[in-house]
Amino acid sequence: MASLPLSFYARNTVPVARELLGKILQHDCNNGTISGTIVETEAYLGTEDPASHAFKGVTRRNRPMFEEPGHVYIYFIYGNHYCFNVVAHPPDQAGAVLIRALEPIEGIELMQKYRRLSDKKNLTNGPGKLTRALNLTKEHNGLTLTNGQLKIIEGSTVQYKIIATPRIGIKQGTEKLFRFIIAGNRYLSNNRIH
DNA sequence: GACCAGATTGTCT
DNA sequence: GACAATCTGGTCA
Repeated sequence: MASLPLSFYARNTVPVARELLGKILQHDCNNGTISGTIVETEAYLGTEDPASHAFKGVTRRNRPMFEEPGHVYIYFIYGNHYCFNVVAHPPDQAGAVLIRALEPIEGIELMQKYRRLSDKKNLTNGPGKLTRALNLTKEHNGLTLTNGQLKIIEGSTVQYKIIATPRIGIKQGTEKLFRFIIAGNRYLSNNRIH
C-alpha cells in the first residue's frame, strides 16, 4: 500500500492529528515488518503553543518541527523514553503530531521481543511504549515518511467516533483540546479519559 | 484499581 | 543545575 502523500502533512497541525487516527504506521526493520493502527494522537503547534517544544523558537532538539512536513521527529524524554512525532504544519510554520498509541496489527512477536513483554494489550498503549515496540530511536529522527523503511499508510475506511480531550503530561496549554482518540478503543494510553 | 516514587540523560538556561 | 509531551514496579486495598 502507498504512503500518504506529503501534501497530507502540509496543513494545519490539528486536522492532521485528527485524520491520522485509523491510519497505519509501519516499520520495515531488519527482522521483519511491524505495524499498527494509530488510535491516539496529540497536536503540538509552533511558536503560539506554550505546550509545544517549538514555542520558544528553533533549538537543536526541536529543529525537525520547523522543517519539511512529512518528516519524523523523535526526541528522548525523562532519561528513559523516546517519543515519535510526525512533522505537520502549513508552509513557514512549525508543528508536529505526537503518536501516543497504536493498535498492533503485524509483527506482534517482534513487538513482544523489543518490549520484553508477552502481554499484547500493553505493547503500544503509550508514546514511550510504542517507540520501544517498533524499535524506534533517535537514529530515525529526521527520516521521511514517503520513502524508506518507515511509513504511514491508509487504513480501514471505517468511520471512527473521535473524541478531543486535553493533552497529557503538559503544564501549559492544557485548555486546548488537542488530544484525539478513537472512542472506546482497547489500546488507548493508560490514562484517565477514555 | 489507585496512588506514589524512582529511573536516568539530553537539552537548555 | 533544573527538568521534561513517561513507564514500571512497589504498596495498600
